[in-house]
Amino acid sequence: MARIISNKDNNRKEVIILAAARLFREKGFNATGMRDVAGEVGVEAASLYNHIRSKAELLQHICFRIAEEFTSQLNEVEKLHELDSIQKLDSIIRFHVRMWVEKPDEVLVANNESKYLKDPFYDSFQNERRIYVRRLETIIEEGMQKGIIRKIEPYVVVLTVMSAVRGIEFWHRTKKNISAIQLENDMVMMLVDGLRIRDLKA
Amino acid sequence: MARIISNKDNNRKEVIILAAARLFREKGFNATGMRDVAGEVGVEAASLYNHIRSKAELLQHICFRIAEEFTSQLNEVEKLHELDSIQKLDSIIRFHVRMWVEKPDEVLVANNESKYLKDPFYDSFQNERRIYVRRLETIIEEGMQKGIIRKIEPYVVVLTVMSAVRGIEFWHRTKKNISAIQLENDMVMMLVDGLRIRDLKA
DNA sequence: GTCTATATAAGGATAGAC
DNA sequence: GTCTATCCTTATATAGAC
Repeated sequence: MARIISNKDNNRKEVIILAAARLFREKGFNATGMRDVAGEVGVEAASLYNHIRSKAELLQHICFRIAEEFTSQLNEVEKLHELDSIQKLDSIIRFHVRMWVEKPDEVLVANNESKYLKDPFYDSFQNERRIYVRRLETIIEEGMQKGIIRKIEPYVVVLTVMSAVRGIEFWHRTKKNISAIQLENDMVMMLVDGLRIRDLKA
Repeated sequence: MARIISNKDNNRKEVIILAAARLFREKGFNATGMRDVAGEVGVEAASLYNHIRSKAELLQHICFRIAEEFTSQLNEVEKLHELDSIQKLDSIIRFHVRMWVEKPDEVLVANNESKYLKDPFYDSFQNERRIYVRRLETIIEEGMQKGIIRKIEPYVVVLTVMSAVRGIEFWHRTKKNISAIQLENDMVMMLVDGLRIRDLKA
């Protein structure tokens, strides 16, 4: 008989995870104390342990949930056989940009703090990342074979794309007069157009 | 009368700073203990304090030395009036790539761990970065005015370029069969060619 | 300049009352 | 489920002998 988990339980845990994400992003995993997290939630540190097992578990939740979102989206894009490689890459870059724009805390923690994941989790996370990179490389390779992407090392393309969007971290901080849409379009333009094989005319 | 500082003194301090950079990169600033640094150098933790004042001072040295290298190089590039904006940007990207390739420990610490700089130093470092970004933006703006760079938000270009090269962190870890030269050329190709105004023929 | 020993502080996690 | 009190470990930094 499956236990019915109350909404209250889940909400409480969710609130804690998001508070942790915010603080881990701001101060880093190691510099964030459970007392900090508790303060953000509005309870004492000891009370957190009724909802989560440890500080390490908070980091695990943040990292693997984000990883799952990226993987799911890639699954969807790969199914769209009507798109060519450039269009797929376009779509993937836009998804990355949106994730960085909409969930900066969690995405940044998954990028910068995942190295503090404990024993089996760190390897597992790194492995998921490696597989994700491989799948993106495959899309680039297909584009090269079909003659719509210029000769370039696929691994370098993937690294460049995945890192370039990390710049959005700074866009968030400087409340510049640049909209999320413009940010997305300019980044895609820059990253995708450098890959196209040049038309011989027009 | 100026005190003559022996080579031995300087070497010792330099060894400590580089050991710290390696560990700060690998484990992060907060997760690295002075015992770790001492172990790397081959002494006891207490002995470090004959050469440096504090752990915080180690981080300051690493961050500001790297900042200085980037600023100096930009000074040089700005003096080269025979280069157009694209050529200047090309040269700057290549410098960034080389810094990431040749001094990954220090550059990565300056990027990822500088947030742990203490009171006046954090603001000072952030300010140097802001000025650096502004100067790069100016180069992009000039290129747009002269009609060799397409219409795009200069700030987005600078963010993208400065973040894209951070991918080299992963290139270092995966001992891939990609040379530093190819990495550099492919990154420049991708990042610069997305900015050019398209030729009407060939 | 390097060592051993230690002061002092902070952080993760638990015990047990309510 | 939340609180107060506290255990235990770890970490930066200092004191003082050699």
